[in-house]
Amino acid sequence: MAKTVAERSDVIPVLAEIFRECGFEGASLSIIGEKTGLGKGSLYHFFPGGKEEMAAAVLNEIDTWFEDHIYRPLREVENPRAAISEMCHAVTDYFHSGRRICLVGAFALDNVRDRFTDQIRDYFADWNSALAAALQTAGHNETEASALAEEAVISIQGGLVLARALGDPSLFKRAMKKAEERLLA
Amino acid sequence: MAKTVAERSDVIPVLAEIFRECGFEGASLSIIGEKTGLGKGSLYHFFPGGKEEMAAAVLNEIDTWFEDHIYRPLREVENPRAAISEMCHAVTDYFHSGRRICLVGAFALDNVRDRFTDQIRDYFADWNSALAAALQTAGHNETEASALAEEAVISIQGGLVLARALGDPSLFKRAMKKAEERLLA
DNA sequence: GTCTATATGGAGATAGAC
DNA sequence: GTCTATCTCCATATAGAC
Repeated sequence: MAKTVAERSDVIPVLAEIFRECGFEGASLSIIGEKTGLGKGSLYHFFPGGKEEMAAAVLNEIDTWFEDHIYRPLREVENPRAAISEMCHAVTDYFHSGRRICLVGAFALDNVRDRFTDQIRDYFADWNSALAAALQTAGHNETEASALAEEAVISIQGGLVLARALGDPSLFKRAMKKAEERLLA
Repeated sequence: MAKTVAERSDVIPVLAEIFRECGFEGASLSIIGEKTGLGKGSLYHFFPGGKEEMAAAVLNEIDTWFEDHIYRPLREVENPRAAISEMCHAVTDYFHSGRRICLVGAFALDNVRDRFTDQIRDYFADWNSALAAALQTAGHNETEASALAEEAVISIQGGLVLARALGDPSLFKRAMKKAEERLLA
């Protein structure tokens, strides 16, 4: 982070990594200051609402990224099977093959859940419904499609939990491969 | 909690619920004092190591419970299919049909992970291996057995994440049912 | 927009009377 | 074994100079 002049938009990805590594409570302003290279003055200039606003901004950025790279392609596609396959690879990359956790999932299990209920719920609801839409386009009926979509998102989240817990990223890759197989079966 | 005399052993389940609800950092000593009915003096009498010792004791108690109610029955059984089915129902009950989260999973995604790495890893490793043992006894080869076991534990954890995130416990029940089907297929 | 200095609160933890 | 009083520290947040 350059000491000279910063923009809000390039602070957010740094914040995202800090929250992923340290959690919401663990991400103290001094750590944030250190890793962004910004003093408290600048941080409160960009985020007058403090840490809560920082986390909300991060969740928003995540939502935008998933909307652009995951959800929309699933909804708007001519070839849904290719889109599903693309999703699996994009997700594997996004989570660094299991070395990076899902911040939204982590927040869901944390007590900060109550402060971000809507953003957390929407993230998973949108993922489920976009994937179900692609599966319906691919020929499944509504019931099958939503069951399959739910299962896949469950496997992704569970895979991230176990990969982190066991210190074994390869577990996440196996989970993604299996999820892809089931979605395309 | 009776104000009169407490025992360490009956404080621990209360602590477990507090950590589940509030997370490690969110569980302040004042909240703990309030919900256990004990002053800091008593708490430090039972847990000289403070919050860290409290959490370690909780993780130990969880480990013992799973060893007794889940892992051992899976390993020692004549009828592995019945044991697997029992596991699914015990797990559903334990997590209150999806209304209760898994503290170990939550810790795995939190920054406290680093303080409890071993206990977290063992919890999932033991679960995987006990379930895989039952599956081998039931006739699967080693590779299949460990893949199926891993998948099931993944679904349980993912199911808990999504159920909490979406505020929909029924999602967890569906995930458990599906996991059971796969294990017994 | 950035910094430093500071206010204020609550955290974890300890001491010692009962 | 329990309590209350107290200590220290670091958290978030603010103020105001540059």
